[in-house]
Amino acid sequence: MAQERSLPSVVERMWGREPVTRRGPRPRLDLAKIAAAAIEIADAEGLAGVSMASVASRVGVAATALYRYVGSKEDLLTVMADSAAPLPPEPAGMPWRDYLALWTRAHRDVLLDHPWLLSVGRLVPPMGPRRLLWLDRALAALDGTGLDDGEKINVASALTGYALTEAALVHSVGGGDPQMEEAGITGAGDYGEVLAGVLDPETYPSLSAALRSGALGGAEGWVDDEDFSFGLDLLLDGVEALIRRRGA
Amino acid sequence: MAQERSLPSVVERMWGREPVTRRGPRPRLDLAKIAAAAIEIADAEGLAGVSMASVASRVGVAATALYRYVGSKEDLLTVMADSAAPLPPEPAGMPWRDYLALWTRAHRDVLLDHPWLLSVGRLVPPMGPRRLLWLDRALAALDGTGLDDGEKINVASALTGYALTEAALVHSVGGGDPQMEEAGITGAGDYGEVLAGVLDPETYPSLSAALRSGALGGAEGWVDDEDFSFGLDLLLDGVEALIRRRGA
DNA sequence: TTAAAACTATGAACGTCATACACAGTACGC
DNA sequence: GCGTACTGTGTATGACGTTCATAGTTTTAA
Repeated sequence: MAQERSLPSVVERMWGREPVTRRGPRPRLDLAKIAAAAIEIADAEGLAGVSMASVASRVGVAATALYRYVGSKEDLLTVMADSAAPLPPEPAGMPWRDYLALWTRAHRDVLLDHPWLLSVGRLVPPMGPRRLLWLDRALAALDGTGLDDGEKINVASALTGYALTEAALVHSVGGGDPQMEEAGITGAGDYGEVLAGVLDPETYPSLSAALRSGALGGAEGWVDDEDFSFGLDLLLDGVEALIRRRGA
Repeated sequence: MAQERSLPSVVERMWGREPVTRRGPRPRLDLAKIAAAAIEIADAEGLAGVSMASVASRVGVAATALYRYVGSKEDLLTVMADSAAPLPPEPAGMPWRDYLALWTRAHRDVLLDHPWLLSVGRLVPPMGPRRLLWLDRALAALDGTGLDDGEKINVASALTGYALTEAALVHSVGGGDPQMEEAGITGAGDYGEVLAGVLDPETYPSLSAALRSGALGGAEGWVDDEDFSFGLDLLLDGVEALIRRRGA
């Protein structure tokens, strides 16, 4: 009864719960090798290039051999989503605000390094060792602030969401998105320009005004670093206000 | 040269730029009908149930007929992602903070009503008429606050990200996620319990502590409404501080 | 030492799917 | 009415995920 609930079986493997019996031929692979190969392909060709066959051939086995390690392609994506994350930045005694800023930026950068992560659903909730390590570090940074654990988790959650949206924005509008490139949109400026051509100012009054004012129009568009910091500070200001309220 | 950049061609159609020639048989379909059918299927069976064949049969044509309206299945998903959004809530003269809270909540609810949206990449940047209407309303709510257009957009962006993460969390951990259900995880409590069983407290000190304290453990887990409001207020507090700084 | 048992990788086969293409039918413009 | 342009159909194809029986390999037990 306590054992009724468990981790999804692939996830168990990610935590080192590999099968115990040591009989028969030694496995030539392990999850890590498979994930690494899949990630390399995804980085190079996008998620579309990741097929059971392509991954298998990269690690030098037949396609069907992978099913000894993952139950399905969905499983493979789950594993990829966790192992694509590098180690989180080191706290090194920073104040919580500095660290969380660094953390969120690094989080976004991971997503930009592996844009296909944006199309893989399995990002929240984190279940694998890597992403949970990230979560742990964010919580640790908030130790001693007077926030309770639930609040800390909520803060981390909000920051994660922010990193995700910003990354998606930068990626699609900043180049690399196939559908956007088909249309010749290679920057926030293009995006705003194109949009301005379609929008009816009557039904979209505020948005049209924003476009006219060039808020998405120049080199400093929706997507540059200043804007990222801006939104991030927004969030951190909120956190800071909360901490003050808690009277740390 | 001004025309070199355009909207992705399906998106053009979403904006009513249907072809002009009126010769040959009258089309029996239009994008809206196709999208509606696809969305019904996705709501009922998930994204996996959406195939060109299944959508086509639901609208009563052969599979290949759809290619008169969308260039590819990717295109179909793009259309779905926009037309699944209902009209945004009406401002009705609310203060900006009340409206944005309502807006963000409604945003999250859309994602919970159509969980498959979480797996469709094409959410940001918004390109279709529906999602841009949502954006417009958020910007409108911030009129008169002294924020400039770029700042307004950043605020909307952060709120969108928050809605997205929260929805993903509620959905996967709160039921409906196939991989989670396979493992018997049907609530935040289960999630925390299962996690606690795998985590090594040495490498995940803060997270383990949070789990022990039951921050994800009870009926009031990661995912309930109180937590949503909490994170939302965090963000809105940040916005409010900014507005004060701007001296509205 | 040998035989059974447990496990691994393989190759062929199947069903599903997205998509391309040639064709047949239909409405409008002259 | 005739050509033209467009719509929907049927067939075909190639890629892909996945299943299964099989052959090969290592360990355990006799």
